[in-house]
Amino acid sequence: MDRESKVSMTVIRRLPKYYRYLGELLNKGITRISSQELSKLTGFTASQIRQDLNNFGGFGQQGYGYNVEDLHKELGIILGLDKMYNAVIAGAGNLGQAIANYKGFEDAGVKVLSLFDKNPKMIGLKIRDIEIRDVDLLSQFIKDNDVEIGIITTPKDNAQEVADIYARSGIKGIWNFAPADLIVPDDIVVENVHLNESLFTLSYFLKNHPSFDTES
Amino acid sequence: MDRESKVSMTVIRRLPKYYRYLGELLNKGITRISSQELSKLTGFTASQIRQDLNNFGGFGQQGYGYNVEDLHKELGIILGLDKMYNAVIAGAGNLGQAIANYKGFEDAGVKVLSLFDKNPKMIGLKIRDIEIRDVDLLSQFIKDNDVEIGIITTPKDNAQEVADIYARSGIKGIWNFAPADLIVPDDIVVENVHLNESLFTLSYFLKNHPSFDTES
DNA sequence: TAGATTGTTAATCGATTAACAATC
DNA sequence: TAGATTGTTAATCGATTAACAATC
Repeated sequence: MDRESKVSMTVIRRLPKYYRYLGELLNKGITRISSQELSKLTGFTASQIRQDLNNFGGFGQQGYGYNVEDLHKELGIILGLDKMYNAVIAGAGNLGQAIANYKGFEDAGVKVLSLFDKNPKMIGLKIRDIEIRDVDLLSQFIKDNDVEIGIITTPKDNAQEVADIYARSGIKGIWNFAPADLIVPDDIVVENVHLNESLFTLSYFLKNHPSFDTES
Repeated sequence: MDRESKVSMTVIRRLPKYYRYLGELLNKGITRISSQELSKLTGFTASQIRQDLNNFGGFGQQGYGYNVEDLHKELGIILGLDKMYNAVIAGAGNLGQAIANYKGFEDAGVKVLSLFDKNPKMIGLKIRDIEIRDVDLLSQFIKDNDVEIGIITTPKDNAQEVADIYARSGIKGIWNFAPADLIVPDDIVVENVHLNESLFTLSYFLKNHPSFDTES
């Protein structure tokens, strides 16, 4: 049997934005919304929104629109926010510590169990209540604690090395903040946050100052 | 006269990757490269690479390929990395501090002059040699110091407020890390780093584990 | 010169927008 | 019922890939 009809990457990257705005509407106590109203909020066209959502099912109702609470919940399930994931962070420098403190993990059902570093001065320290351990213990820790997400906040030159450890230890997904393109087996998902590329893009638009926004 | 023939966003977002690999080749002492070899490195097709580069000029030579050093330099100029920009950071929490320490600023010619926060406990502290000042001084500081880039690492609820201050004070570009879509005048460039959207996307692919990579 | 590889045009593919019948 | 708005098909647009003449 075929893998569920593949949804394109461009569609998937719009889902979190729908989810965010639906959450805000929910907080405001708004119960229903049309694709046209959602279009005004998100900046995507109403047609696009209806197309996007219909990749996953008919969540709306003719003449009515979408129920905010239901759609929010459905999108949460689609995005996998109903599942719990254990995570570790390799690289306990500034960025690693900031990520360890990142509040967004709660919304995503991700729990950071430990940081890892190779600097002896850092080992044993705690970020909030998350301990920094020796990177030599990383592989065993992953196996012992059902860790599925590996975060990389090391310098660029150590990123591939860490990715290899992650791959060998059974990690399923990597959230990579190092400015490198990791080589990993096909069954491991890599999500990159390339700050350098983002900053360079900003620089480009500053130099070539346009009259339009870069959007996300 | 018309603004220089508009290059699409998708092309522009590939430029930093070209730039990065060319920098690496340069470090290795490699002097020439063909679109085909660059294709192997970047994962983009050779055809796409030639198309992309030709938006900005004919940098190559038939039968030879591209001169690594020249192309690297040209892309640096296109990306505006030859210019210097002053920047400030609003929000001196973990993320703000991590960003203040971010090494990538050097490559982009960006200098962070100060952090700003409204927490009295933080004001006066220094991150490396960068002082944290009261956010009440933000607007005047921008005007006094030719600040062109405003970085936002505040909580979501303060982001728009900071963006408004930036807009009023003459900021040209905003690097936004808050999970919000900012409303700013047309002549201000906004580059978003939405960590929540990135994490949700990773979550999606973990749940719907595919056999392909998310790439950047 | 012969071989290689660009720059560029044409063909294909995919994503967005428009339109409207179905239906709540 | 009449009005609104979806779900979905068709039309358009833009981006990617293929092809090849130009030329180093």
